[in-house]
Amino acid sequence: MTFTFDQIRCFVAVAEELHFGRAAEQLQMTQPPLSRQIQKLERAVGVQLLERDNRKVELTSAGQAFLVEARRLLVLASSSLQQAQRIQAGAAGTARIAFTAASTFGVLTTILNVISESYPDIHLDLYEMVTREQTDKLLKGEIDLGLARPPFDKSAFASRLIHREELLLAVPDGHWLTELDRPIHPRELSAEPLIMYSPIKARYFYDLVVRVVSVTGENAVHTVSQVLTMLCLVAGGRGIAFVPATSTRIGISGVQFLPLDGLPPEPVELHLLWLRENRNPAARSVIDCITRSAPISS
Amino acid sequence: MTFTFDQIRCFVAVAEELHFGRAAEQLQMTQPPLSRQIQKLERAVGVQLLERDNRKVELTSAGQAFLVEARRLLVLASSSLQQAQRIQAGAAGTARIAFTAASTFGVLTTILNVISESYPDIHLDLYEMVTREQTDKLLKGEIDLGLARPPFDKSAFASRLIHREELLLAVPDGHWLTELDRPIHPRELSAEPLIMYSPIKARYFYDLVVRVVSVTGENAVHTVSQVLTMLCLVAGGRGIAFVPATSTRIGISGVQFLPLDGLPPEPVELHLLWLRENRNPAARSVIDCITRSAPISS
DNA sequence: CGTCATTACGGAATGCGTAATGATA
DNA sequence: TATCATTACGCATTCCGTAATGACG
Repeated sequence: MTFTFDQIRCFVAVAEELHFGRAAEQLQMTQPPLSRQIQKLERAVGVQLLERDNRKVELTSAGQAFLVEARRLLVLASSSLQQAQRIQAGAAGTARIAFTAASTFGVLTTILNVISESYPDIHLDLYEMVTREQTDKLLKGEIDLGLARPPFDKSAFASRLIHREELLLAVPDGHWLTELDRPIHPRELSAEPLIMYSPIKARYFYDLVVRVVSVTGENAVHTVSQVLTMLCLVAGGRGIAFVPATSTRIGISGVQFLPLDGLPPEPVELHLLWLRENRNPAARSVIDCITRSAPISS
Repeated sequence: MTFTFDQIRCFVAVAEELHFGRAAEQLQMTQPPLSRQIQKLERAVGVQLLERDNRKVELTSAGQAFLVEARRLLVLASSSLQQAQRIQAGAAGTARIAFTAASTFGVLTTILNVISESYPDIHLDLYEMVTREQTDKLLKGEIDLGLARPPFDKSAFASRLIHREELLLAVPDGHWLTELDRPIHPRELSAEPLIMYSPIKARYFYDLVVRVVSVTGENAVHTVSQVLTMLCLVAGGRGIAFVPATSTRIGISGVQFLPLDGLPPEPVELHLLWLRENRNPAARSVIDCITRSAPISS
């Protein structure tokens, strides 16, 4: 046997007033149906909850305990309802966001700050994965948002450019280029040992670099995919490298960053990526929020 | 707007099966009413919980969160019901029991052990008060049970004799009575300094003692109400005293206990006391349980 | 006789099941 | 055409409110 929320509301009212008349008034109903609801509740629970005669109403022991649970049921019911509404409205919930690598840390933390300020009840699940992996998981619905670099299938995904920055040249301390005290043109680097990006795992940077400097088997001394690795190799004197401006934040000692000449301004782009048909309201809120505050200065 | 338990059960079933047909089967109903219940629930919550077309059913973000709460509501409802039943059956709940003083500790702990073994889900609230206070609070319904000594109003209370014990004579170490090596008759004590019970606060023991020995202003050197105080005074050589046998457990050094002669056997009675009209099932269980195991050897 | 919980009864609303509909692959 | 959620409709049940009843001080 089972009881209803109406019965519980009736019981709580009677238990609080200890008077059917006043309880009925509070519930905006008449005594008879209230009386019946209590009877039904008692039959459903199989327990006498209220000891009553024509003069007084009081709770039985079981009634006292049940009152506590009844109140709990009511607040849980109402909070469940509100939570669902907040989630649908995009004011609460969870969005799963992926980011490429350490190089996006600056933007990512900014995003986290902006979101937690505008939507304190939205929780962001973070996943680190490369662009290709992001697009896969987006299509499978395993994540809601991606922070990735071009190229990606513009027809399948909606996107927003949220950050762009300069490409810099990372050289070891004391390198002769540091003494020029002016922007370096890629032409001047043809003889320098270059630490290069993997065309597979870091295709974006790979493309960016080969567009401005001719890479051959001779000058490319290493091929890596992570900016952090790259900086370590530069610091170790293994060569020079093209890195995004935010890399200066990483703080590897023994490396200097030099401006470049003859490149398009701020060529390094970061996009927010999502599936157009994504129905996670929290994700929509995140998109709106980031769009409002874009471009994001890392 | 409000939803019902039926709607919640329907929602949980559909959310688990992600298929209206199978969910309906599991719920022992046909699809159409199930469909309607889900619609009503969504209207009540004001939120789309299930994304469905004619080919697939899946949870929305709000639906996922609501599912968790829905399950919680169901278990809370069923546990509330069970708890109420257990309380009415006397298998769980709280009974408020009063006891007189340190002299009843032995019986009290035995009772606590017996109860917690037979009824692990019954909680006993303990209150220390003298017999008179117990009868007052029993009448006011502020406690359920009393552990007290006669006299009390036998017409107002139901009672059960649960323990009786000898009265002993407490004397300081080295007292000449200890050398007799036989039961002492109260007649032999007429010249001894006697530590006496308060006729107000410890009326039971007072009556018991004056029934066997003549107490005058001369031999009664102190008047106290607690057995513990009495033992301390005896140990300090202030006099001798009549004490219940369980006092030997208290372990005050410097005191010896001697058997008495010419008294009725085990004259010290302890009764369990309750209001006949008490309706606390836990208290009834305690009464039954104690009755079954009485008399209680402390 | 007044108070207050309960039963009696008529009308409205709700919910089920069967049958029909509609949309999709 | 097959599948599966939804709407249409008839019938039983539930529930409210008004009126009557019954118990107690």
